[in-house]
Amino acid sequence: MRPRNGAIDQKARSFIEAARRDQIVQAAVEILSELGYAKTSFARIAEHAGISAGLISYHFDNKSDLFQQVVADINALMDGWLTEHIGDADTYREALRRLIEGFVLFCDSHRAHVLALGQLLAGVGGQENGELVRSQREQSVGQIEQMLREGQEHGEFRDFSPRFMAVTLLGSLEAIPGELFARPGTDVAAYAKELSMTYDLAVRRSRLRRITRG
Amino acid sequence: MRPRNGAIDQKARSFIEAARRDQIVQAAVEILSELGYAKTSFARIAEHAGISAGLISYHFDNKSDLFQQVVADINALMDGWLTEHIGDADTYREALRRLIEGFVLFCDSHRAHVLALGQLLAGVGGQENGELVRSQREQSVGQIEQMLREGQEHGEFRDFSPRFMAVTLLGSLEAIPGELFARPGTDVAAYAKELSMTYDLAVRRSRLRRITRG
DNA sequence: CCATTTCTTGGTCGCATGACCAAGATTCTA
DNA sequence: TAGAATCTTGGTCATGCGACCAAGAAATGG
Repeated sequence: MRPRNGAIDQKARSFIEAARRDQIVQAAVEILSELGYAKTSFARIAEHAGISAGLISYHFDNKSDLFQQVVADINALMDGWLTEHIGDADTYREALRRLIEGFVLFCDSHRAHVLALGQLLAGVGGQENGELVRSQREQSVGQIEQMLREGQEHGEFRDFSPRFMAVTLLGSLEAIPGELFARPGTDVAAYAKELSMTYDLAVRRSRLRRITRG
Repeated sequence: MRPRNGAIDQKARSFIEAARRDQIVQAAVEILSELGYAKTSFARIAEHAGISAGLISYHFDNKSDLFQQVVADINALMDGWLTEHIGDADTYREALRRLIEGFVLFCDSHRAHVLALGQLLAGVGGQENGELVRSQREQSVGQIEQMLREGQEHGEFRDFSPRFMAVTLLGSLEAIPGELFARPGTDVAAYAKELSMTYDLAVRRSRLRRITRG
């Protein structure tokens, strides 16, 4: 008998099932980050986890189902990390600073996860299940966009398209895993400071030339 | 007999050979941009080009050889476009502005090419031939880094790590193809203006608080 | 105009993959 | 502990892949 793996997990999973799923997802993360999307297969994931390949098919409907779970797990992990890091910032400038620095630190301490996520986001281009993955990305853009818009409404940020700035910032953030992989010795704290400083300069309302007519 | 496809093309290619190679590369670009890296195969490229699949194997040593040619062609195209666009800028600020706006316009008028390039850069993670592809990226980072460093030496830019800023800017640039794909109706000219303005604010030497001690 | 080189096709080969299945091992429950 | 539900294995299957090859078509040039 097959367990109910569908999108709607109406029933609680057994202890063993939950543990196995976590183990498989974790192995998938490591294989994805080490070998890339193209070379990631059930056989390799199973070998790395020390289990049979068929077991993955038992716990997940198909490859797409597994990858969606991987994305969901990593996103949840990152969301928790960032929420905790942003905390109760007094200003939007401060919240943005903490968001950026928190993300850099997350990349540093979860290198395999962010590399795997990047592989999945890039590797599913055009596929039908890519829709769900892409919607996760849209959600990230939307959250940043919302923060920027509120910051503008509170007069902390200058006038720019929040959507544009969110996409631009997210691009800078997504470049970080690759850079840390290419140059493992990078001074992460300094990188975080530089990045938050850079975007602070880019979005803050200038104190000079408050030129408004009328 | 097989043509000499190796990395060193010591001999000139025949007219037919050059035309075929261009046709195959162009078809590969379109398939990559439409279906993504994972679903791109010789069979699909050949079908899209209206030729036999074996013909690709005749003109290219293997898949890796073909993809390297695709990357080289797109890079050459982009290099030419950007060089022309930057032209003879008087200042580094102006050169950076033209680089950014030129890139946005390039993405707009070569959507398939930039999407294909993104698929190749992301899709070869961990592979051995990925080395050559990644070195192309390192070259892009290096060129931007060099421009930023010179701008600093001329006193036009504030103090930051050129390497860091190059990676950050390149990330923002690489986010553009995906955004144009996700929102085809984007006002490209406005996007270009916003992006160049944003990075101008981020890198220029502040006229306020010229705080230097001594 | 014929001989040689270049170009192209269609087919075959071995390989890796994801999905599936039957049967056995393990765990749970009453 | 006995029966039932769950978990796991190892195997088979069809599919799609890149590479390769033999043979013929087309272009080339002396």
